[in-house]
Order: sequence, then C-alpha cells, then structure tokens
Amino acid sequence: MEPIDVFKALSNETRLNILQWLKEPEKHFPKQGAHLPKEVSYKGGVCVGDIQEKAKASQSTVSHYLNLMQKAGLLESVRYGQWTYYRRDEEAIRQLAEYFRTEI
Amino acid sequence: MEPIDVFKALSNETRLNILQWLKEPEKHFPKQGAHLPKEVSYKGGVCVGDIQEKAKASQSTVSHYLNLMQKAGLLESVRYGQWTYYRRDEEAIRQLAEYFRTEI
DNA sequence: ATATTATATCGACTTTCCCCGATATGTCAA
DNA sequence: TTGACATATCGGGGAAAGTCGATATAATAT
Repeated sequence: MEPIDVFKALSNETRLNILQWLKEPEKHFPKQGAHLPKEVSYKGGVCVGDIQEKAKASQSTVSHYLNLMQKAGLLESVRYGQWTYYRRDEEAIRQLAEYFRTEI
Repeated sequence: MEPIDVFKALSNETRLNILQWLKEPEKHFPKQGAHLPKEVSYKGGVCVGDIQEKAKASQSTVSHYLNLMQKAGLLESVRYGQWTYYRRDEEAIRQLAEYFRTEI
C-alpha cells in the first residue's frame, strides 16, 4: 500500500465522500443489501449502483473510482452474482491513520 | 485547511520527502541556519536553497512546492533578509493526523 | 550605483487526472 | 438462447498538475 496512491485517492471530493459514507452504510444507503440473500451477506458492503446513485456521477466514473480506491488499499470488494459490493478495509485504514500520525 | 488540498500536497514524492526531512532538519540539512544570526534564529526552519539542493529539482519547482505546502497548511515560513525559512506546522499536522484517525 | 545572491513569479510544454458515453463482459430470468 | 440488468473497460476531450528555464523582485555587499 503506497502512501502516495492513498493520498491521490483521497484528493477528490467524490471519493472522499464515498469513503465517509461507507463508515455508516446503513445510514447513507438505506436500501443496502436489498439484493443480497442472507446466507451470502457481506457486512457493510454496498453495491456500485447504490453508490453511484448517491454520488451523482456516471456509472463508469464511479466504477473507476471504486477500483482506484481498492487498489490504493482503502476498500475491499466481493462479487455476488451480478453485483459487486464494496466496503472499507478498516484495518488498512487504521494502519494508515497510524502511519500519518507517526511518519507524516 | 482543506483536507483535499492537504492530500493533494501529499500526493507527490518530492513534497512528501521534504515534509519528512523537515521532521529532523539538523539531520537532513547539516548546514542548516548557517546564514542565520542567532538573534533571529527560526527553530527548525530550513532555507529554500538547502531544500532545493537535497530535493534535486529546479529552484522554481521547489519554491512552488513549498508555497503550495504552506497554503495547504503543512508548513510555515519566515523571511530573514534574502532567505526564506520553512518549517513544519507541527500543530496543524497533529490536527490532521487526528482528522485522519477520526474522520477518514 | 552596481553586482551578487536568494527567492518568487511567469510562460510554456508535457504528463496526469477528471469524467463522460459507448461498448464489452458477466450473470440471471424467461 | 435471448433479453435484461449490473459492472467493468475503452477511448477521448478538457482541465489541472508537474516541471522547467527565463525573468522579476528583494536584500546584501562592495
């Protein structure tokens, strides 16, 4: 996980919003998991379409953003059927905060 | 201090290096303060030329970077005679680390 | 006054990022 | 197998960032 890639990922308001919305998915995405059968539930994950709707950007842009944030190490994803669910990688983010506190 | 401007400022390897060098100026800039008479000493501040030399970028680029980091709130500067000394704004950086830990 | 030195700013060019629509891929339902 | 839907990827046009050399500004020394 390269710090510079993380900072680049955070250098955009929409992406920053997405990351913050995903801190409380049930609050910001009320219909979260509507498609997900319980037996495959992915705690805290939200599908691309729901994020796109809230972010008010094009589908391709949001897909691209999520992929970028995942490559930076901020998000993780799982695909169930035709949906891809993204959620925060809390452990990675915690480590980043620690990196920021001690190395920056 | 806008988080996005801070993240942009940190999205560049040279700038990140400069910020980290300035954590220990006496270590990374041995001739630090050579020009500074004691009575106007600016603790931890390093002049543009010394930073440029170490950063291996053009004078204009380094000047631009330092100004950008200052506007983002990471650095503060004082001018003594023909020299401008830059140092970290530790309090601002501490607050940023806290922002990262609680809001990101 | 003039020359020298340190820093800032300007103008230009290149590279990267932003963001979209169009299209491809994968999955499910009929 | 066909159609509908969710997501990913491609290609591109415009905006911003990276970076430099040239020049301007400011301070100092002679």
